[in-house]
Amino acid sequence: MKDTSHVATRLPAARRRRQLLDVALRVFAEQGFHDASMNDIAVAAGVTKPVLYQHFTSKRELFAELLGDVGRDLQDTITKAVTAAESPREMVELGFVAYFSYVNQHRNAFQLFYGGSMARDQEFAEVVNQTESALADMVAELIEIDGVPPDQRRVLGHGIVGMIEGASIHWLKTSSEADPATLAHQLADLAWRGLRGVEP
Amino acid sequence: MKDTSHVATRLPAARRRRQLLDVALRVFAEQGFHDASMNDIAVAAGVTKPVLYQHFTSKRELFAELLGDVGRDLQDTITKAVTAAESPREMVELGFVAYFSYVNQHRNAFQLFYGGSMARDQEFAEVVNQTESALADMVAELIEIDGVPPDQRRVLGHGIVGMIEGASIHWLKTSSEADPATLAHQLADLAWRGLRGVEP
DNA sequence: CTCGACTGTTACCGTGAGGTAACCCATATG
DNA sequence: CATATGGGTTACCTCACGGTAACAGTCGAG
Repeated sequence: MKDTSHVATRLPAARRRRQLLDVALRVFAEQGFHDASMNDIAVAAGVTKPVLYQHFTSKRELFAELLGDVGRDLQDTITKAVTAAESPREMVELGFVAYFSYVNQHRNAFQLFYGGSMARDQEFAEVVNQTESALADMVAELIEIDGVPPDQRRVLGHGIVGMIEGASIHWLKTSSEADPATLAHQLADLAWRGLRGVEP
Repeated sequence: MKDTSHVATRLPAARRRRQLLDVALRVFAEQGFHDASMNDIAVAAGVTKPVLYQHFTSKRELFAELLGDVGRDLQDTITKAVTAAESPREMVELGFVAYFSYVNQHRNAFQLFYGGSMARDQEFAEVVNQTESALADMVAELIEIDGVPPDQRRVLGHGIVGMIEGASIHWLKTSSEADPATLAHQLADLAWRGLRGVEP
């Protein structure tokens, strides 16, 4: 009688570690960093607390690892999608589609990243910030109008990133029927038209 | 020797309550809901914990009151600014300017609202949500293209709201030299151009 | 069969937070 | 001067959480 997914049959360290990461991601995404206790995570994994501490030295370290993984994963996904494009307009389109697909397929990851309560936490904030800034910079470079100073470009870039985030959050909250591809296309169009008209 | 601002001279209940609200807003904004303790707030007000509990029945209630106040204040500010406009284009412009002015002048309030860790908290989330949705709906009505279903309008509206938030957050984080009015104007322009081109 | 290594559990500690009971003292009023 | 009102404090309770020490069961290698 083996249940490899939930029941506490003994697991080799590597598998256990991966399972704990998966479960922790889910629990953190559902309850947030503060409200999720290490016990919650352990129990959700069908295990007791010390097992968790055999694999991760502290709650913060566990959370930081998840946050870092998600950040890298998201950034990679977008970057890869964008570099496959052959025109600025296509970069926007593919980037947006990639973002929405990611959100759609990795909801827990997304919720951990943005629903998280790490705005006031220096260590966590930096991870999120780094990823967001990377995305914002990609957008900033798409502004083809001369004479726009870097600072402004960056603010606008963060604005566009915020736009995607805001739309994504709302779209997840209301299980809207609109499919991600259509939504991505529409928002990409909105962003593109907007960015082309920027004035110094 | 009277110091009406900080030192614990005795205050009548009404004034004390206002002072506590002000101090609590600042402390919550700086440290976040979870990391700020009731003791922190009391000490910051030059007072002890029980005084806080004479005016507010719980930490959550105190935070909820602040959150509600800020939400109403922000929403009122934007609404008033927008209703003074005489064209859709002007509504966008004035709305954006009002938003950035508000953020600029009430940074603590803004940080409480968006930096806060209330994404996973049902009670708090609803307050924020209500305000955000109201703003998003205002934007949604500006889309003058026929044939765009309400659901999509709302998602786009939330996208625009997210854009302002994202730009605001970044702008606060880096004490950018760009003044709020210019920024507002540019983002309003971006949004307007984008929204005019939306396709069903 | 034995032994060692590895996975897991029970039971506990310390600490800090939300929240409260009981008491104190300044002041205005008769 | 006595006293009631009400703003303020000290000292405490409870409880949940992060984290750990010590112990236990399983399983493969020699």
